[in-house]
Amino acid sequence: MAHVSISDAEWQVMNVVWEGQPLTSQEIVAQLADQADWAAATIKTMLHRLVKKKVLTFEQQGNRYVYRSCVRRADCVKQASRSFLQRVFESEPAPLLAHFMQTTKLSAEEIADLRRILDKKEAQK
Amino acid sequence: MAHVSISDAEWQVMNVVWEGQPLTSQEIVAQLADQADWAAATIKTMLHRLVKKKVLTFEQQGNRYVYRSCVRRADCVKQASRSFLQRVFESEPAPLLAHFMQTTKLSAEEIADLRRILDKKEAQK
DNA sequence: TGTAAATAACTACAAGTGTAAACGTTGTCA
DNA sequence: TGACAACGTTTACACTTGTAGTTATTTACA
Repeated sequence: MAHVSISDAEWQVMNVVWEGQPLTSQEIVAQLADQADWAAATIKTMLHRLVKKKVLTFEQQGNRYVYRSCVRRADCVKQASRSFLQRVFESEPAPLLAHFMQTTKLSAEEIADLRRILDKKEAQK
Repeated sequence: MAHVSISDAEWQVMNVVWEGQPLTSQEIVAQLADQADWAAATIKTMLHRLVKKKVLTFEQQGNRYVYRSCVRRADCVKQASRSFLQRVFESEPAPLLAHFMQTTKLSAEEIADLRRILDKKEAQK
């Protein structure tokens, strides 16, 4: 689980896998067809690399592979988030939060939810 | 301003520059001494690459260079943030915000500030 | 004014990335 | 059972990145 590093393009693949696993490579290729303009071979290469990195495993079924992630998305999100916070916001969460609040669209419910999280956070002090 | 891509290590250098510019390379090296364990030559290489990428400019003063950024930090932050949001949170800001709220420490004032931002955001609807 | 010290430029090199073609193997339909 | 299609494997290649040594140039002190 240590220092797995998932590249930009690989994240795109992993997002598909985490959402629909287990998936065959054809299914993955199909899912990605809208999002990215990759040759099937390109996606196969990435699957291969992800297996080598121990981020994915596969089971063979006939001549096709069925892929499954072997790291939890939440763990990868946590790791990537920490590194982003460090790199771009020099480990200061408040400006990061302010930035995203100000530059993105949020529905009324989402705002309410976020407020609730802040409430809870404050209560915990 | 388009698609400048600043790497991980380069961000560390740029953070120093943005904070103290204009700076000579020795000053940059000195600043980074605490943060990273890089040989001076390594930092010079990065400065060089950043100049080539048009992220930095320099002025020659005698035999030393004085560096200045030629892209605004805010622009780079915006770009990196958008790309992170896309990659890791599939362009959904609310989960991103929830994640960082829940996994980081925030002071009472910071929480208050964030609430204020949410208030304003809601009022704008 | 020559030589040492400082500084920037050039060169290096392995690992990772994006991108994909070529190849070999296996399954399937005629 | 033979040929084609489907699928995974291997090979490829240029670019980026992290990391730093080597070289050339400039300055400054003796």
